[in-house]
Amino acid sequence: MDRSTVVRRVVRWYDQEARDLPWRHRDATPWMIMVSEFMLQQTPVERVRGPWASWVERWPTPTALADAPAGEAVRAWGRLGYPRRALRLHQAATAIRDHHDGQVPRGIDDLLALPGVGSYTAAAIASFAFRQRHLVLDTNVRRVLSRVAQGRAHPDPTPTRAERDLAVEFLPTRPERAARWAVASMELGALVCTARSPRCEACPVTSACVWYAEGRPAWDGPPRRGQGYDGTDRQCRGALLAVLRSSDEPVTDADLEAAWPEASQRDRCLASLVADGLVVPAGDALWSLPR
DNA sequence: CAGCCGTGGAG
DNA sequence: TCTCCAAGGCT
Repeated sequence: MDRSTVVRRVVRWYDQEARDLPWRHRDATPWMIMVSEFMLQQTPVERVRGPWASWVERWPTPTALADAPAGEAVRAWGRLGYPRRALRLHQAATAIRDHHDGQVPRGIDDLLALPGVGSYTAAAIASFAFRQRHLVLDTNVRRVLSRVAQGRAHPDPTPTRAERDLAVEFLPTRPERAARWAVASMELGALVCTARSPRCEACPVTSACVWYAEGRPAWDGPPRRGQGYDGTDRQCRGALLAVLRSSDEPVTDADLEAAWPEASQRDRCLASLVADGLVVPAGDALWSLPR
């Protein structure tokens, strides 16, 4: 089975099985799509729905967000995780307001220059919002291709040149078709060709899948790095920032001590939050979200 | 560039 | 319970 057949089958599958996600609606603006892409970085779809709806209602344009205090963006981020994304989204909105006439830029290089926009997110915005032809290589697409074309259960930790070359072979020539393939292959990875328990019986391309043909061999590459969380600085930062988010006024050192008793780690994490711009000093032993 | 950066749900 | 991992980006 050739690549164009794989593309055709996956796109047809998508037309029937795609989830109804608000940022995919016809009236979704590039900004709404951009917000969804920031929130979806390392965060599951079902957890993004609610915050996304609130966010785009409150800040329907990049300028609306840019005109708000950065701390409000951090507060509205809630418990989505990786709150630096909220800050970068605010910074990106500011850049769009100041340098792009308030409109999300169409050019891939302009997109890449925005804070928090890397190769994946730039390609995703250009593809989903502006229907351009780009390689949208997220973890889902990488897994689909590693199985279908390489017979491997998982892709390597970071994309290689060879992997990109392979992915380009699947990318249709016509931009609209390429955009459909991008979203469809991502959806297949999210719903069927999943990391944990793939549903091969529901897959439209098992007959083209090397991994399936070889009996779904287990991952034999380098051990996948676990993350760990308890007691880490990430947990500490999260606990401190949660205190900040829950208060409309500056919080005290005592408030932070209550949230994380261990002093040296608390101090280190508070300093890192300040360095990141997520927290700012607000007077003697007082701390607040940024203005 | 390997390590870091949150959080919560599923198996 | 514990492990895995979810539309990455940055340094």
